[in-house]
Amino acid sequence: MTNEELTALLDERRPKRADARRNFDALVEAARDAFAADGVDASLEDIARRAGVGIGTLYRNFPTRDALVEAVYLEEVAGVAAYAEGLDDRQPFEAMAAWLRRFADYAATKKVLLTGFNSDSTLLQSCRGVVFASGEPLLKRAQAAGEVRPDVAIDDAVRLVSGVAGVEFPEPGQRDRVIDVALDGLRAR
Amino acid sequence: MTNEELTALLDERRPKRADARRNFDALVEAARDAFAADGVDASLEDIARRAGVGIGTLYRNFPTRDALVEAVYLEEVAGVAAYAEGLDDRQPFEAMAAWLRRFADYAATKKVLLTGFNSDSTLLQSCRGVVFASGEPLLKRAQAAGEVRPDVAIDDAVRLVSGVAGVEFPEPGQRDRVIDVALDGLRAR
DNA sequence: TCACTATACGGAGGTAGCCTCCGTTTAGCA
DNA sequence: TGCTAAACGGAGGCTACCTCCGTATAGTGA
Repeated sequence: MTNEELTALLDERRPKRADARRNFDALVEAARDAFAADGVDASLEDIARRAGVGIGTLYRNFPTRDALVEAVYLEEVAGVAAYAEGLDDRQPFEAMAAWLRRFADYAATKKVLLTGFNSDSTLLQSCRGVVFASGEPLLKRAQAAGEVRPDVAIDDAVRLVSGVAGVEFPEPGQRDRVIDVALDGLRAR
Repeated sequence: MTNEELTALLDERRPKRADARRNFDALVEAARDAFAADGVDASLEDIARRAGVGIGTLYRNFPTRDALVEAVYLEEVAGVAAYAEGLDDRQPFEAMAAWLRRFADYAATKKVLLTGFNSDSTLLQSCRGVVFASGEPLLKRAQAAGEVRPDVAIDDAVRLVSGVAGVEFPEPGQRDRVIDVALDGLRAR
């Protein structure tokens, strides 16, 4: 599934009627802010309040918390996938490492990206597919060049990095250092 | 601070009166089970019910959720620290890796160990100190043997592994593989 | 322009968890 | 055995989750 197909999937869910559509969009925006500020456990009633709609409207559009997470997640995924383009001029290992670092930066703030990795939701599985599909060519290229060990899959690499991204560090420099150590583990010997 | 001093610290907190002491112990035990089963967000009212005491008693002994987490955490830390002993007969890198793997296994089930890494609580900071102090000799030995890169600290190594431990994997074999990749990143070139 | 109806709105209300407060109970001591 | 400091525990106020349904309105067709 491509990036475009994914955003089309979100579009499908947007209601037809103008007022409903306005509320839908306001909810997604409020949710994005709230998730970024308070994590995925942010209060849904608060999100509804910030969006200026009743709690009933939130639940009609997004029957579960996950449904709302999905909608926000979609936008973030698009950013990560897009970044994979235009890294071809770098050295194979560096291109892959740059993409993974970018993913980690993203994930460290937008924790939504991390929670999405273990959901049963078919939409989130598709998102994961898009993320993997965008990073896989970079991994394969680095493996073909003999710079990355041949026994890791893109799934391994992403989870490795996302794990470190999920840890809180006293100072940001340490996170970068530890991520570099992790990336070094991917190198071929 | 040593392991013994740490458990002494918990002992200090146990009430003097026999009935109070029984309740205290029952609460810690119930909390350990609940945290293992439901994560650190387990319901406190449920823990009180399982321990057979009123919610008021729980809050008198443990004014905050963190206070209860601390008490459970203490026991787990003792296990991890103890495991560092008796690894001296292995090769330097393998000894360190074994300890870190053990830590990861532990952390993957007892998620309490992970949440404790970023707490302001002085008790938890001491716990962290004990964990680090128990693993540090293993790291230093491996570095002295030239098997581990000299620019990582024990804090880096533990956080690296704990990050991966915190990720959920579809099948456990993948976690082990990814942890091995991470450990490989620690190797000297 | 108006009237009709499918669609959407939003909050009341039931459940559950958090935490505090305080009237009641009891362990340990003299 | 009687006294009291210490401990008990649940009622109650708060907030969040989620459902249900009476009310409002966007869009359409005459």
